[in-house]
Amino acid sequence: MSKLSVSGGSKPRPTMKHVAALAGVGIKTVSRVMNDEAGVSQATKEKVLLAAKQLNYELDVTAGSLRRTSRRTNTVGLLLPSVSNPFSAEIHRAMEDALIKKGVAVFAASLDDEPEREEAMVRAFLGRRVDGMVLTPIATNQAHIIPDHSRELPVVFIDREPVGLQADAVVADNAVGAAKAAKHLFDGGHRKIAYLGDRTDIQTARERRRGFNEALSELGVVTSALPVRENLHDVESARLAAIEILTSQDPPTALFSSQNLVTFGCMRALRELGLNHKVALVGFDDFALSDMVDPGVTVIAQHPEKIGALAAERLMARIEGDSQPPQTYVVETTMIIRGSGEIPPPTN
Amino acid sequence: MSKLSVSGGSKPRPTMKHVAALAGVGIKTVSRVMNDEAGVSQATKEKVLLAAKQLNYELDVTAGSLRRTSRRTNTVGLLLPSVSNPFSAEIHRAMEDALIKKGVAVFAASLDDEPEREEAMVRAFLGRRVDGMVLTPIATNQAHIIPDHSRELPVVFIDREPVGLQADAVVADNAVGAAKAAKHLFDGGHRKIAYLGDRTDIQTARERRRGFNEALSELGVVTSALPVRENLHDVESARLAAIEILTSQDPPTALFSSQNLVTFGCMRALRELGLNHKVALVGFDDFALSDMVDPGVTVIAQHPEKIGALAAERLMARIEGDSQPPQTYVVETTMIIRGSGEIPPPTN
DNA sequence: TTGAAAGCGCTAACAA
DNA sequence: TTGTTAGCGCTTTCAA
Repeated sequence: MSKLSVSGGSKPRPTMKHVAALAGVGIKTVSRVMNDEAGVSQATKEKVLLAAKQLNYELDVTAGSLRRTSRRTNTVGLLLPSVSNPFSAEIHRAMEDALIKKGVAVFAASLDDEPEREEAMVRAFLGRRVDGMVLTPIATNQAHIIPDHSRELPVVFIDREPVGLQADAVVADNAVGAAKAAKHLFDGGHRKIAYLGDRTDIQTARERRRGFNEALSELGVVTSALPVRENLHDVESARLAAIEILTSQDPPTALFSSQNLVTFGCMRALRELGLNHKVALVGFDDFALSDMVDPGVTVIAQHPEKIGALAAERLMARIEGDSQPPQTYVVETTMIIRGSGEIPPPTN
Repeated sequence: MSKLSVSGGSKPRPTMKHVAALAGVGIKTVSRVMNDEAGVSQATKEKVLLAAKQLNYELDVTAGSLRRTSRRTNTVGLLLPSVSNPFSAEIHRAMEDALIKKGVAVFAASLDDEPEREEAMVRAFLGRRVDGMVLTPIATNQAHIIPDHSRELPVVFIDREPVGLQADAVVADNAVGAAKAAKHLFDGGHRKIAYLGDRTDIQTARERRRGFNEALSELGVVTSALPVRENLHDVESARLAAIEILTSQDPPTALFSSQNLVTFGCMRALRELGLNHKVALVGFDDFALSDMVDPGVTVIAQHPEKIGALAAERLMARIEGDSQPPQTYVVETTMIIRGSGEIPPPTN
């Protein structure tokens, strides 16, 4: 069995009472020692520590938080589009690295862009008494997902800014990054650049589109004449959209894709049509092996490790009492040149 | 502030007492309703539900588990090499999907192959009273990481089998998969096949090596004469090892890499040396864009989504009292042919 | 420096 | 069907 001990033979899990009895001290003394409180003599402390070790005692964090004034459980919740999305996974990892030092554990959950799931998971976290939450908002308005009585609960939003709620947020410079991409393609001689974007109800996607449009407008391009396909949310829909655009009359000489999966779809479409060395491509979001495909894909890289670390830092500050006005922190993007974005337009 | 309400204005978080008072019933009745226990009249139930909704009441799972006989917290722990590794992330995702239906939350943590961290995280989970754990073992012996008194705690191991502990495990057919790869290369005409492997203290890595060797021996290849490089744990070390092997006198005509990152290193080495269309490559583990590189990479695919789902199922069965003897469940691997594994040896 | 008693939010046991 | 009391493991308060 996975339960190792044979029936009946197992000792109950030790409590402070057991440790206190073995050490010959009061229970409160054990509590002081286990929580590193001052006011315990060295000798007593050692006795208690020894007893605890002998019994293999483990402090019950949740029971303690019940009576503790601060109610802290040293646990935080993390809500992501999907834990298996590489971008999200990097953020998760960065938060973990930042929080483990403080003895804080991270609960992560996937939302799959389902607003009901968002609310349900927030409730699940609240019911487990997390000290705070980091979340990627999905619902168009976040005011209702945090119950009134939990408004004291520190929350930091990532990737997208919250709506209907004042709170810290850590986001990438989406508009700026998209503008960089647009300008890069323009500077390379492209005038007809297609935009392939994610769902328009996602703020991030809208920002990227705005940055793209504004940059080209400023450069004198009539953006209303450019091919635009939005609401692409996976590889396949992006691939089909790209094929349609590329096989239309008067096709674009370059593509800009606003997101990882959309970039993958564009790459597949270009490859299928034999255009991967003829039509330029710049994607938002870096990805593994982006330099190993043919040609290497020029991207606007976000820095999930920075976003995660900053979110963790802000969340801990809030949990520890920081009460400055909420702020949005912007993490810069970087353009990485690899070849696909430097393909010139045809010269005829 | 992220704490929305202005100083002092916020109501305390409601408890069962508040709900009971508002509904005009006893606290135990509220408990019954919130836990869907039988024995409450429809009318009373509705009153309570209404009051709970008005107060935005959320059951405190952790406080409840304190007194509950089963002590369940509806929370499980998941220990992975790294939450940001795509293989791990898929497992995490699959477990989440399987458990969310049962109202069970998943805590995930990264271990980074540090045995001390493994033990620390197990303790962190125990201290938060998880109902069970799924873990990828790192330490060479797991007997000590689960304290005696917690032997009742259901544990399911994934990816690697435990040592010094009897427990359920869910693993890939590592030896069989590696054997498939070896035979595939042999059938393609290769006789000198290099093996590039992960750390030999990882059981999985040893199994793959064993399968590889046994398959070739059976086919009459003198495996002791083959180039072998082990203890490769990241892209860079694998790349250097591959370069060394490929530039040696009498280099191999094919490579087998035992893991994702090692495969990436091999791909880079082959590309750098201009050998990507000349030397065959089969990798263990599938990865994104494996078909978009040149040539597409033939792999032995594991199925993390199956491993995660099965681990979740076994863990829940144990938590719910299943006490059959512990068992190791093997999830089959699949060979996916994409080109790199089908390059023939030079014909001179 | 130490410990006894009360109580955190909840469920078990039992009584009404 | 409903409510009362005790107590889960811990921290707080306060007295010794």
